[in-house]
Amino acid sequence: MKLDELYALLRRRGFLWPTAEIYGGAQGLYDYGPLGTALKRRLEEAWVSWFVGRSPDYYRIEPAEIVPEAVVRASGHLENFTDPEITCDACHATFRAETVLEKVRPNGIDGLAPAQIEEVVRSHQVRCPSCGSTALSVPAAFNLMFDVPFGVARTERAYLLPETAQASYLAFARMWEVGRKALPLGIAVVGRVYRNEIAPRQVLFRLRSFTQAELQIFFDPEEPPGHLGSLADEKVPVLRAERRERGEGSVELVPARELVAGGLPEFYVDHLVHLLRFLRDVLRYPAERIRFFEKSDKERAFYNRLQFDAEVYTESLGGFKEVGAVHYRGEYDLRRHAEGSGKDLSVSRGTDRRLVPHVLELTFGVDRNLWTLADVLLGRDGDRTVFRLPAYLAPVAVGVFPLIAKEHRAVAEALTEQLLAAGIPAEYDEASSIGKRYARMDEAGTPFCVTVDGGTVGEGPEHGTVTLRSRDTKGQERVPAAELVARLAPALRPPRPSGS
RNA sequence: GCGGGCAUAGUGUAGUCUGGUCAUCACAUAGGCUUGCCAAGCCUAUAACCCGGGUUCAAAUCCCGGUGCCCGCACCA
Repeated sequence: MKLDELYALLRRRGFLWPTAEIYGGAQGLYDYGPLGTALKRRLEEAWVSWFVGRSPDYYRIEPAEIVPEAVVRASGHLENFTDPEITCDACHATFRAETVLEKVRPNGIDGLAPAQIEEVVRSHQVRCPSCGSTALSVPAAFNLMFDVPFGVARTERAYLLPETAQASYLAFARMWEVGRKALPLGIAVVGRVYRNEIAPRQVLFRLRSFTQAELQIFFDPEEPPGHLGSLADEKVPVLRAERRERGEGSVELVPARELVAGGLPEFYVDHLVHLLRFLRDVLRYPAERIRFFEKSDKERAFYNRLQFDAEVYTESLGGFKEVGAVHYRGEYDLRRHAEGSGKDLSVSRGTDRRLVPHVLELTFGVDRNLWTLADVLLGRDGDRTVFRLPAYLAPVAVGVFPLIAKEHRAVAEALTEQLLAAGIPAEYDEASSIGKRYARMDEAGTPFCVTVDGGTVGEGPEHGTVTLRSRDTKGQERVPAAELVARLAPALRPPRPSGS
């Protein structure tokens, strides 16, 4: 579907709508309605189950959404707010761009975009003032944080959290104790973050307040987490940076073992495959719509040693869009916060080693994936509109209908109560024709519909049975009502990782 | 942030150029009759000119400002 059509459908059905809609809306802010809220919760649960559930040493925390200025100063978010920086990829030193470029641009660099500053650096063969290397890069200028006057007198400066990852870095020291000093240590956050985006657009794809699900895995590079094992033959759809630079833009399906043989660390490939399986097998994006886009040295943030963005092809947004990523961030973040806080964030390993743990970051945009799921799984099938969500993601698991309202209402309502009591999200509907009720449920993504009819309430052989209708096949079968819970429950649990 | 386009019931729309009936039609939603397993039919009802100012006897229509959405550029730390 086109963007406008998909958005109208999601609005009409109460998945989401603009914040402060009656006042004309607010750029980059959307509210989730009943169906959207439920879908988002299930998406988050599925992510937690798949990623945090992978190891007993992975923990989920819930941080505050406001951080003191010192935090964003140490993380590098604040400095970039005002002055573009130049960083040296060789010695990791950081300088103000204006200072480094003083000689070649005596008039300053005001108004230049980071990419243009980088062009100046390259064309003048500028060298690192510290080590003399020409491997300089210019991180994009950051000006997107919401600042918050803090304290009763409003004299302290604080910021709305711009990325959940920072909260995990802040929690590392405490979690090192809580997790009883084990590496790898995983710290996951599913939470709201805030960025004052210059041009919010495309509904859920660039928001000013959105939800990230991120898992930071702190590990000892000598004992990295993850072994391919049985997943070594899994074919990964990759778009390698090197091939792109040669002008070959097509996706290759490369077995995981070959990516390792080609030089990528095994633990990194392991997590790429794990993410691939989540997108393909848990969220059910068609395999051909998924690709991993490798960012080159120049494209990725300087602190990332490796970066593959997970992208999914969307029709409404006209191409592959980033929905998640795997970043190997090295020790950059803990080192910065150790410097900023004055706390030693290195840990001891064995009897005579200390190290600052490295970080593997798995990121997942919850809102973006909600949109992408709708884009990919919500569509027309003949004259009906069907949202083919996996059952465990569906906002409503079962629609319960009386075939004839006044005759079957009581039994159908009682059945709805039984399902709800068993923890199955059920919704009763007696309005309009049976076909229209099925259609409404198809649109909402409800995988199952149960209809109470004359057979159910009669004394014949069908007594106590109902029809169970499948959203995807439209097929029906008669099932004893008493068996519904046992029948449906397994399909409603999100998959957990296995076999890796 | 710059440039372009757009804004009419819940949804999609007609009307705007050329100001002048009660703002068109379909679907939707609610109630009733009928039917009784895939958006059926009939009757009734609900419901809109994005916001603010201006011009005019009269503004959905013309002008100004704002807000929002889409597209391109830039940005995406």
